[in-house]
Amino acid sequence: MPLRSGPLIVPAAVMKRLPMYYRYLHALVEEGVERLSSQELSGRMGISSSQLRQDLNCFGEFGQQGYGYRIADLYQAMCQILGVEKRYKAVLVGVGNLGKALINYEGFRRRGLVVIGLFDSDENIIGQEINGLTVNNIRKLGEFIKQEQVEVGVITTPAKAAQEVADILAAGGVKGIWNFAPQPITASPEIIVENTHIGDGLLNLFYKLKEK
Amino acid sequence: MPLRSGPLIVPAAVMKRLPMYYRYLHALVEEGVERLSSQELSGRMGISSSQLRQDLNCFGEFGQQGYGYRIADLYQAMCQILGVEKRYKAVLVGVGNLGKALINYEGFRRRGLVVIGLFDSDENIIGQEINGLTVNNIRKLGEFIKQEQVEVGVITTPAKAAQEVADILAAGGVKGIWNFAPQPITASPEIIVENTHIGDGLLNLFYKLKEK
DNA sequence: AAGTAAATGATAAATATTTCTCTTTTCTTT
DNA sequence: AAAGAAAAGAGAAATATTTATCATTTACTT
Repeated sequence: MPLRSGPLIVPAAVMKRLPMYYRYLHALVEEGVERLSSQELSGRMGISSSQLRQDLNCFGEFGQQGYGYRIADLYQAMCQILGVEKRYKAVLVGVGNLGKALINYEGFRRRGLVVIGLFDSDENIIGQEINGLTVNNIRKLGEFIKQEQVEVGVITTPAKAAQEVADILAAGGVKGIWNFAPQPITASPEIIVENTHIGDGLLNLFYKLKEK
Repeated sequence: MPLRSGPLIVPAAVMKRLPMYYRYLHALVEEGVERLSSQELSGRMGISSSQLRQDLNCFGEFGQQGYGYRIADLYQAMCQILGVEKRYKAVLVGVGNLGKALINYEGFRRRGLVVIGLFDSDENIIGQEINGLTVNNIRKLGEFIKQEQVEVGVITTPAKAAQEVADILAAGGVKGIWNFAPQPITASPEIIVENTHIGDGLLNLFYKLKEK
């Protein structure tokens, strides 16, 4: 069950489906499902079996002809593909409700994000303890990142603070930023910025409701 | 500046970009920007000008040759396209941190979602007042939906409760469900289900970090 | 142990999406 | 008022993605 070696050509469309594969495979492993055919597996995900097989073929040969896919093995492979086995040290900035929700989200740690620092600018929030971590004053953020060699910054501040926080994170040397503020963030190109826009899902829902 | 009439053919790829257009246009209106060319506008969004023009052409002619797009008008049109002008009565089930974060999210109401009821099963949370609404016992959910003719249900419960809540929502007659639980939700096909998987963004970030 | 059915992986065909080029319109300047 | 520049819109070409078909391998049954 080898991961294909050499430089992989992974279409953007395939890349976008990888998190879904991860989710479903994780759930199936938890359920204790041992094997599934591409047809059964793809059926649960709402895609075609051709597409699933084609997608997996970008990375290697994970199935057995006449038998199907061993779920545990495929899950393992998917973890490797996504780089989930690595651990990333992270800080979270903006300990409001969304920040707290993310800190408590178990899938967070499972995916390899280890939050080692929480920061906020609100005096009422600084000093609070959440999940064993004390919320620090945002003024200490820059120093903390350098000292602890933090790799990822999560921004859950209000929109207007987001860019300022991003600048501190970038100056501190993080490799990636996961931004939840609606504001688009700019950073030098060697820093990977991933924007998550929670409100977008609602618009998709409305559009489909209107179509009906 | 007419919206094209008759049955529109809107490619899925275009549909997925509409929320982004909405976000950027809203921000530009707030900034007070009056007009932009397709090149300037698309540049900010990180897409090509051809694509922007092609996308808009699915819905009508919104620009002026030799001049560009009037931002306010284009924003208006986008609101119409997305059906954001309509108001939807909604309930939110699961008043944890994520639920609270969404309730306080201003973009929520701006997009047309009017939350009129909050529900939870936790005795410690029931009775709390948030944004002028009192959290009700989840046992009252079914009746409430029917009485108030609720159209949309937002699920922010833990995974294992999600399907049960979805069933109550469906039985009550909602038209759409916005689900944040990692669990995939099943409902009869006439109900639109939109799943938002917050953790997916993190995997995208990791994948890109690994690529570097 | 041999034959049959099941299911992958690969290739090819069909579709969908994006980009490019060109024409036409509109604004702006002289 | 006329000429030139700017920029949308439309159609065509190029690219990417998805689906269908088929050959081959593997497992299971008799």
